[in-house]
Amino acid sequence: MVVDDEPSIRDLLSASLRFSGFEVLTAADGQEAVEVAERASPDLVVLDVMLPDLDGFEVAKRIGTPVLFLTARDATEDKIAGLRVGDDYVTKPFSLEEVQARIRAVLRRTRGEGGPPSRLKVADLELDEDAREVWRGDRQVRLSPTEFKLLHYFMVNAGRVLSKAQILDHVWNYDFGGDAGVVESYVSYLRRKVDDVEPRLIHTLRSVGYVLREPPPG
Amino acid sequence: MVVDDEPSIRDLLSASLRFSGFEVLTAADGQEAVEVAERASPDLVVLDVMLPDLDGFEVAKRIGTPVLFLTARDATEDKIAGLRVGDDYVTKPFSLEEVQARIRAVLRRTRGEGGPPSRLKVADLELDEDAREVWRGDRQVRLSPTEFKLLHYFMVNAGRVLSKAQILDHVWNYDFGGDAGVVESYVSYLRRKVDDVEPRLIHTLRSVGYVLREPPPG
DNA sequence: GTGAGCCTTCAGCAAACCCTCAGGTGAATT
DNA sequence: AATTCACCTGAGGGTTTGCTGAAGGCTCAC
Repeated sequence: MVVDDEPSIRDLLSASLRFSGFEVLTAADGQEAVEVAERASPDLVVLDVMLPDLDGFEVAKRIGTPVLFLTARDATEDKIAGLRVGDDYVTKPFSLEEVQARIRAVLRRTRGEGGPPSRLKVADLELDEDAREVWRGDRQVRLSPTEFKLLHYFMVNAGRVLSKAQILDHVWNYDFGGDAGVVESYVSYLRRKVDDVEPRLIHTLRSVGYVLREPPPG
Repeated sequence: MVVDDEPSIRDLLSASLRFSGFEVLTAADGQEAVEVAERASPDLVVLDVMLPDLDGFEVAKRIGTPVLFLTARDATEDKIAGLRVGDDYVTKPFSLEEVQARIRAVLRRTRGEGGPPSRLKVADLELDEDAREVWRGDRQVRLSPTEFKLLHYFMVNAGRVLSKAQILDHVWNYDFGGDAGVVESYVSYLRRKVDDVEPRLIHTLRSVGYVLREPPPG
């Protein structure tokens, strides 16, 4: 369930999550959130801390499910001390990659350890979401946060062609005002760090986008 | 079983303990505590001394299981003289680390010596929970209480990435109002005391958190 | 009371990171 | 072949993040 009073945020999140295969309910304020949660008992709630009526933490207390909080970046740290074990938070403005990663992490912790392995693999390129480790062959590679998010997005969508606009929408914060040039820069960084050996995995499709995939033999 | 009349404390403790793999029952007052204990006979009771109806010690007398008392910091010492052999106590406000450590200690004493060894080890770094001793290689290291709790939390979660907020929630008292800067300070202290030789075990993941682990070959 | 150890805050510094820009390269088009 | 366009990448500046030394206040033992 997604709870936020700004319709744009609500739509952004629910559309993104539905596309990824989640079933999504929404609520615009604390009152509605509590009602919907009682009726439908969702597995997880994405919850804005600043709501028009109730405080986000108050809502969290009333509904029994795990919560991913959305907070302003300048919120004092001690506010976040209201987190219960198992909950997590993301600061606004966020990127969709960020939110989905946190959601999956919370669900994995909640549903016992029986979740899917948090390890993505394409050819000899491996990425461990929990440990935040990346390997190319038998050498470990250090990535900055943005590099990591970008590679993660590539690997989740391995084999699919991704436009620069698409990448911008998912990997960068939703309020990022710059142009797609930054994507080119980061693809360049990634190539140097993880794609400097054969077989090349990141391919450019001129005036279309990029795709991460193992090249066919031949 | 967790017994406290404040729902926030009850939730904090029960969620934290469930997350660590315990089965948890709760009660909000002495009456309920005695009833639940008779029905379910828990292995241990975490019991607030100040309850609305019965005195905590009275409850302890009626139920036959070991008890970890929660007391106010300014409780007079003679109150605590009411402890039976095998019981223990923690003062409010506590840290989750503190409570879990005491719980495990009580259970270990209760269930005979057949418990798991109270010695954590990562590479050549060793920590003895009972003796409160820490060794790096063959030299012993003296740690302050907070340093010890922090290192203990790191070692219990070795290999797992821990955010500063997470560390704050577990190692510091639940009412701590400060910001995450104090975590940086203590990590710095720990590094100087126990991580000043190769291989480095405490690693910074910029804008993500810290992780204690043996670095991979490569 | 006094001192030692401990906890926390803070500020200055250093490193890492993010983004922009511009020149260069190569592919597609005319 | 010349032109155009998309893309690549090195360089650089501004910002963020983290580390650490220093200092103040607190508690506790003596």
